[in-house]
Amino acid sequence: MEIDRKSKLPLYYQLKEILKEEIDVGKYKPGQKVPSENELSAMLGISRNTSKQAIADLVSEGVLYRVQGKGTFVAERKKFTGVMEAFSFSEELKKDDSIFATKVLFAEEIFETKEILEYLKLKESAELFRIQRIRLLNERPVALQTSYIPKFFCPDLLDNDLSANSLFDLLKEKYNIGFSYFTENLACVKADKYESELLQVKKGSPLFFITRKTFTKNDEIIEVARSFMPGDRCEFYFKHSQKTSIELNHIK
Amino acid sequence: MEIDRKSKLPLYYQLKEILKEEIDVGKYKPGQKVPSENELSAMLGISRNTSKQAIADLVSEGVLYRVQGKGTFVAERKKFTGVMEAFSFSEELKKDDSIFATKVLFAEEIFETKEILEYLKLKESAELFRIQRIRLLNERPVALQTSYIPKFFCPDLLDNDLSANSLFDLLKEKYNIGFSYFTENLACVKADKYESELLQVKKGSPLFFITRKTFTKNDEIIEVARSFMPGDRCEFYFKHSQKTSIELNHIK
DNA sequence: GAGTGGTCTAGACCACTCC
DNA sequence: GAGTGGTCTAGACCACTCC
Repeated sequence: MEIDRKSKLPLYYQLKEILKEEIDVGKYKPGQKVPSENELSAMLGISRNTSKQAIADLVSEGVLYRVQGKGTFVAERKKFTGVMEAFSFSEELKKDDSIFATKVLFAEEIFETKEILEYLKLKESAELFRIQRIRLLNERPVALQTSYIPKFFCPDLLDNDLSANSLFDLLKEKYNIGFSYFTENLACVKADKYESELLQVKKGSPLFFITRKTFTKNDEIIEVARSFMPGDRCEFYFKHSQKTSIELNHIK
Repeated sequence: MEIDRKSKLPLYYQLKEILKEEIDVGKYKPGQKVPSENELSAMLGISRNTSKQAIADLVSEGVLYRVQGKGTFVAERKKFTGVMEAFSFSEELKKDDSIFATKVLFAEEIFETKEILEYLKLKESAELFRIQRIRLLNERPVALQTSYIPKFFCPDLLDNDLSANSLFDLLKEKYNIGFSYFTENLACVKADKYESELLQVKKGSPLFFITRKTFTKNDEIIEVARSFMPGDRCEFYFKHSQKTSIELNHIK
C-alpha cells in the first residue's frame, strides 16, 4: 500500500485504486471495516481531505458505505451494469450445483444488407460477425442470444472459443475494446416456431426480448446483442435506493 | 438565493437545495451554465470548498456536469428512479397531443388473509387498501395496476382523488411518507381472461408483469404495486454509462 | 475520553478553455 | 491573461459511537 508522489495520477485516485484492489483480493470483505481517514492519511502521508475524497468517491460509486462515529465499511451489495445481468432464474431451475453452459449454434461472417441494417436499426455498418448461442441452466435453455459484432474490431474473432460465458468480456480482454455506454431495450413477445423449438417452450409462450447496443466513446457500435428469454424461467429484479438511479432516454 | 447561517442544515446542503430549486423553476435550463464555484462562494459568503462540495454532490447525482476550464452545466438527461418509469409506448400509440388518463376500477379496504399475504409475499401486514386502476394512453389501455397500501400510513386515503397519475406522489405530498428504497421485479406472462378484457388484448397475449415494493427506512412496507402492461404497446429502455449502474440483489 | 466521520475554512498551485 | 474546474494541504469544531 504505497502512493507514488511522482505519478501523474492524483493522490486520491491512487488511493481509490489501492482500496478497490484490496477489496478485490479479499483483504477487506463486504461488511468489514476499512482504515479510517486518519489512518489512511498517516499510512500514506497524505492530507485527511485527500483520503476523504477517495472514500467519498467510492461511497458514491457504491463500493463503500460510512457510519458516523463507527467507520467506513465495504458495501455488501454488488453493482451490476445492465438489465441483462439483472435476471434471475426460477426456483425449480436453481439448485445448489447449478450448471451454466453455452452452446454455439452458428458463428459466421455476414455482409451488410438493407434488411440486416434495418433489423439492427443501424444507419451504417461494416462487415459483421453474427453469432447465435443458447444459454443453458441445468441443461434447460434460458436464453437464445444473437450477437452482431463489426469485423473491424476483431478480424479473427471466430478463432476464439465462443462458448465462453460473455462475448463482452472476450472483446474487452482479448481485443482491448472498452465501451463507453450501452443501451438496453426490454420487450415482451410471443415465441415463434424457431424460438420455441430452441428454447423448448410452447409456441406462443411469452418471452422477454432484449436488445442491447454497446458503443465506444466515439459512438461506434461494438456489439448488438438480441436475446430471447422464456418468461417462465427468468425474471428481472432491481433494487433502488433513493441515491442510486439509472439514466433514461425515452424512445423517440 | 440566500444561506441561513442559523439553520441546522449544512451550508453545502442548503446550496444544493437552492440549485435544485432554481433548476426546477427553470432559472437554469439543461445545457446552461450555473455560477462558478468562486461566484457561488462570493454570492453566499461561503468557502470555495463548500460550494465545491455542493456541486460535487449534484454531479454525482447526475443533476450537473462539469467541464474543466469552461464551467458547470445543468445535465441534459433526466434521472428516473425505477423500471416502472422507464417504459415508453409504441409509435402507433404516440401522437404529439397524446393524452394520459387514469381510471379507478375500485378502491377498497381489505383485511389480511393468508392468501393476500402470500400473494404479496409479505410476512406480516396490517389492514390494507387495495386500489385497482387502468392507465390509458389516447384511450387505449397501457397498464392495469393494483396497489396495496397499509391503512396505518394514511387512514383517509380513499377520500382523495385516486385518478391522479401517481399514488406514490400522493403519499409523499399529502401524507409526507418518504421512501428509503424500493424493489422491482419484472416478469413476462400470458394475459388471462380478466387482464385481456381490461387491457383490450387477446387472451394469451404477452404481458409485462411488474411488482414494485416500496419501503421506509425502518423496512416497513409503504406500497406494493402490481402492474400488467401489454407487450405490444410498451417497452423498457435503459441507457447505462460506465459510471451509472443500479443496485442488484439476486433473488433467492 | 478517544476515535470516527461530517462540515467548513483559507489558502495553494495546477491544467484547461477562451480571448 | 483571466476565468474555470481539479487537486491538495493543514488546520478547526462538531455529532456520533463505544467504552
